[in-house]
Amino acid sequence: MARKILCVAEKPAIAKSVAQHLSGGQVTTRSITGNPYVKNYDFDFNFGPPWGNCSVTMTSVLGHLTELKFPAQYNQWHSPPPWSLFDAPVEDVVNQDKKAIADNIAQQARYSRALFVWTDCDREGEHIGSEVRRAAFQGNRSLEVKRAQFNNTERAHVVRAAQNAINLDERQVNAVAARIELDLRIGYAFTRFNTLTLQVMGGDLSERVISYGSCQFPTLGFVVDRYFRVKNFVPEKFWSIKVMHLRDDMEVTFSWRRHRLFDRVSVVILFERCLTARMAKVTKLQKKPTSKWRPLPLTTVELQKLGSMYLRMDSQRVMKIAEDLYNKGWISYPRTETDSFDKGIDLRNLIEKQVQDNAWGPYAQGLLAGGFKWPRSGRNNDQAHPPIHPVNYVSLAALSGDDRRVYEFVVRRFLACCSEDAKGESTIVEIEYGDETFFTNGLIVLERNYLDVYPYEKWTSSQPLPRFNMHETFEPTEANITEGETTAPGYLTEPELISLMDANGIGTDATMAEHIAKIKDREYVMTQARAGGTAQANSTNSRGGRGGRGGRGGAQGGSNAGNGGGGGSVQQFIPTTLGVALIEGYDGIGLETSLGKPFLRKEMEIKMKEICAGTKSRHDFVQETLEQYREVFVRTQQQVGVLRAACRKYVFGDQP
DNA sequence: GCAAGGTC
Repeated sequence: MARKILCVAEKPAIAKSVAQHLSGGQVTTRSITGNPYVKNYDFDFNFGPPWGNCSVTMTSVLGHLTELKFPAQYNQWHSPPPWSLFDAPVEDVVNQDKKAIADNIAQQARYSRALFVWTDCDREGEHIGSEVRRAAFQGNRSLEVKRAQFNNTERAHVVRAAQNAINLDERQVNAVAARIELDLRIGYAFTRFNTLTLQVMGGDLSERVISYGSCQFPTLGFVVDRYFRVKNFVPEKFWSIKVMHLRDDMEVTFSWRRHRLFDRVSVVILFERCLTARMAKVTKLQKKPTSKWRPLPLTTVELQKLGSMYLRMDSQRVMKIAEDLYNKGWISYPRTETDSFDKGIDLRNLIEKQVQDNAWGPYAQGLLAGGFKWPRSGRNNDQAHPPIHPVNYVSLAALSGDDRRVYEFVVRRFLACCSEDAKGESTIVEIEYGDETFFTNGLIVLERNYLDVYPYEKWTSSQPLPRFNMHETFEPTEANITEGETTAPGYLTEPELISLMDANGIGTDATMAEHIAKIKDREYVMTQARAGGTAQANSTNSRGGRGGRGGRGGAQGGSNAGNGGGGGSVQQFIPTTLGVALIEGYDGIGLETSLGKPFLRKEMEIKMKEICAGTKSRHDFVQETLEQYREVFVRTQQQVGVLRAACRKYVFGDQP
């Protein structure tokens, strides 16, 4: 059969749904020997010119097929020495547990005239495609290789992808190949170096592996950074002016435009001018419609952050449950960076499936009856997967415990995305009193809309405001000086840590939770329940640059305030003495490119993009990056005393 | 005994 085409997807679920769409249901399923998850699907499909009507075998891999390794003579940790790993030979081998999958591809390739790669359309997917190609060539050197471009498994989209195949993007393949090589060389070299150098100090360090990884170290760095901000925090006093007025039995508090000052004398002078003026004057009176925006379609990073804030689950737990729900067919693929829905997707059909639910069914019905609004589009798109959404209805009664809460969250979030924003009316009253300006805000919520199905967010009307008139003057009932003190930020929470990793390009949607687990496992950090237990991002009163000193500067990204949330308390990350020693030690070596900071990894990410854009070669990238890390390695060897001193200080508690 | 990236 000369007109056979072999199709290979990145995972069994994609192979199955693509086969179903292309075959129109006329498909034969075969198991393969040696792997319980991978199946072969046989059917006929017309690919259009130049392929025409072909018989097809569709199968899959399970992620990467191959692994980069050092040859056996590098298996010992002492010799050849760790630095030799920077330019030791490396070899690409099929993982032992993937052997059966590679053999299946080679065998199916033997009778095919073309290979169509159906891996995910992201960088890693492109590389996996090249691994599949290699396996297929083992069975048939003369295969023509094409690549299907798709980012969801809607029928029409999949058919179009099959009929418009392109070529593998060798640039993306090269970018990933470079990353793999660098992570291996640098990770192994520094891990062996750390471990061998520090374990001779004995005690608590004698038995452990002290790993380094381009993601795990910056992750640790964020935790240590915050730890020092908390530890070195110096509270500062501040003063403010508060004006109150009683009218129509309603008490209004006006806040000072200057918010607060750190100099008491200045505040007293300004306050006295207010009192001297006696009368306040209304200078601005504004009523305007306002709205609270419905949430964006759900990405993995958001799921992990909100899972921690609303559901009080750590990121690994949320991901494990989401994968489970995905494998059972209830929700879409849970690893995605995309926060906008493709125009082709039938959202109404997905909403329709939720109508039968007791709790949110009536709301879903309301959307179908006219409340539906196409979701907002965020700025992220991995071109490979749609946002996380429910694909089928399952009754909560059929799910247990945490599965139930995650499924419910995914559904409610999805329905909220497809809703109208909440609408309200805001009022601003501004007064001039002395030389100072004060203001107060009022809010009336008019339409709750998405909030009705999304109880995780709160938005409520404020106390009603009495009536004021523009330009009127009045004598405030009361005015006084208030005093306060800046408070230290809290230790880093998991949603904050994930935000920082995301902002600095540390890890991917599929691996962030693993890096966090890794630094716990290595005992670089521990988690502890935060006292008080609200999910609100820490209520830092500290002003940038005035409060916390001793932060290591630079890399802190935004923090996200959360609302509401169930019981339990939020976990916070505290570095162990070893974790602090490692970051302090590497920072102490004094390179701009300290391993504890995210910059090197961030730079790697930028250069990978340059390879994809064609402005940089794989070879140059690998050599440049190795050179940077080699410099860090040499300096660390020269100043190994700094690293050891940090361990003596923190791990063994010695006085310097 | 080591990395990070896929996926089950």
